[in-house]
Amino acid sequence: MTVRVRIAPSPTGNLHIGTARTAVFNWLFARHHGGSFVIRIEDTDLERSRPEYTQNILEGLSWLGLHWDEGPFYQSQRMELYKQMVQKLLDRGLAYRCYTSEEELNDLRASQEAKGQAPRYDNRHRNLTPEQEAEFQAEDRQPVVRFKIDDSRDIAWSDVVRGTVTWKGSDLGGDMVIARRAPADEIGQPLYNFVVVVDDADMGITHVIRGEDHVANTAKQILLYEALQTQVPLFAHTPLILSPTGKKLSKRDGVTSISDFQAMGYLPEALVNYMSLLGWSPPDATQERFTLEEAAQQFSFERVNKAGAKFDWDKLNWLNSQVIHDTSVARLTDLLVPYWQEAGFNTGIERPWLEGATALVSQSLARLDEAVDMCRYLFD
RNA sequence: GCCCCCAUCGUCUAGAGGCCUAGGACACCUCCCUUUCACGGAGGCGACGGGGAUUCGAAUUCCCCUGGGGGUACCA
Repeated sequence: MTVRVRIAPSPTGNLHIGTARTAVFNWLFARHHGGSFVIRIEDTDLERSRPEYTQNILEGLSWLGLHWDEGPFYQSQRMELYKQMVQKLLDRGLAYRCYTSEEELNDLRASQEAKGQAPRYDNRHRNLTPEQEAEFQAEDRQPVVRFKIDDSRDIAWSDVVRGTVTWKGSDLGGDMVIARRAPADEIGQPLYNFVVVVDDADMGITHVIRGEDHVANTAKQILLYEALQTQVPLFAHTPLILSPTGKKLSKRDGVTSISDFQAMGYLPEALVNYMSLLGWSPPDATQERFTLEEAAQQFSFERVNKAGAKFDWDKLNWLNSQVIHDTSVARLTDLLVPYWQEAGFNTGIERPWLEGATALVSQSLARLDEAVDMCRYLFD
């Protein structure tokens, strides 16, 4: 089997370090097995997706050296395929239109919570008669499309990092919405959990490598693969990168996007090295500095942890300083000039002088941006 | 609340029954090098969450507790 993996970022923000780490693992795994790494932009949520974010994500991945073999594919351009597949499930009776209003859903949820029950859709419209449907339509109600989930089903898969994971169908929250509200004779915008399955199947993805925050989705998606009668891929759920306080890292934790790290003077080699070390270690665990290529040679999920890893600035800074100290004066000067320029220094001087300035501070630098203060007196 | 997962130094981790008086790295401390800062070098501090069970022997296996994380959308 030829390995085919993908990174599927959603352009609702800049390239996040968590997404980048997932990309690193996917890239490492693909390279190790001589497989393909494809990129797919998950922009089905038209309101939240922005082209500038797609740009930022693509640039960030390239800057890190995580080059892809295929794509980027855009889900927004594949809507027809998704709608056809929704129709197919509708035709086969595996999905149906649900006319329950948002108010009714909220009431349901509220009463369940009041009773201390887990919030879930009660499948009330699963078996509507044509007459009932006509009645709802006459009331001008617009339906969503729901995929039937068998409460009595037990779902299990052999996760490449976590081993056997099991899930009860009854813990999935009832029949799931796969297409948004739309007129009854149309099919609304297909949703994430559905399109991701259609795409991974259609693109022949063999290993779905993603963050642990997706495990519950996996159970739902396996049901969808079965309904779509396609091969279920292997799943590898990686541990999450946690904030220093131990929570899932989010934008609220300050610097989390790759472009921010870049602006702060971190080098891609250091960032990528650090991200690999969060949850994975090479066979010789005393080896902590390596390139992407070196890591790819040794990468395997057998050495990926199950527990989340807290982000540690000290270690990143150390790795970054090591990379900087090992960088040639010529390249380092190229990297430093933009910082000096931005600070308003006159960099139009002879190259040897600039390299001299670089050589003077290179061994003291942990981040590129520190060269501004360090060299200020030189340029005066 | 309910469901799932996880659990070794402050942090990232090695460890897959005896090789562990638990190894490495970052951080921290001390010393050396150095006209300063840094780099580099030599040391030091520092962990198997608790309780049972299995075993001649458990950080490593099993159970319970505790703790932590994730999920619970017509977001992805």
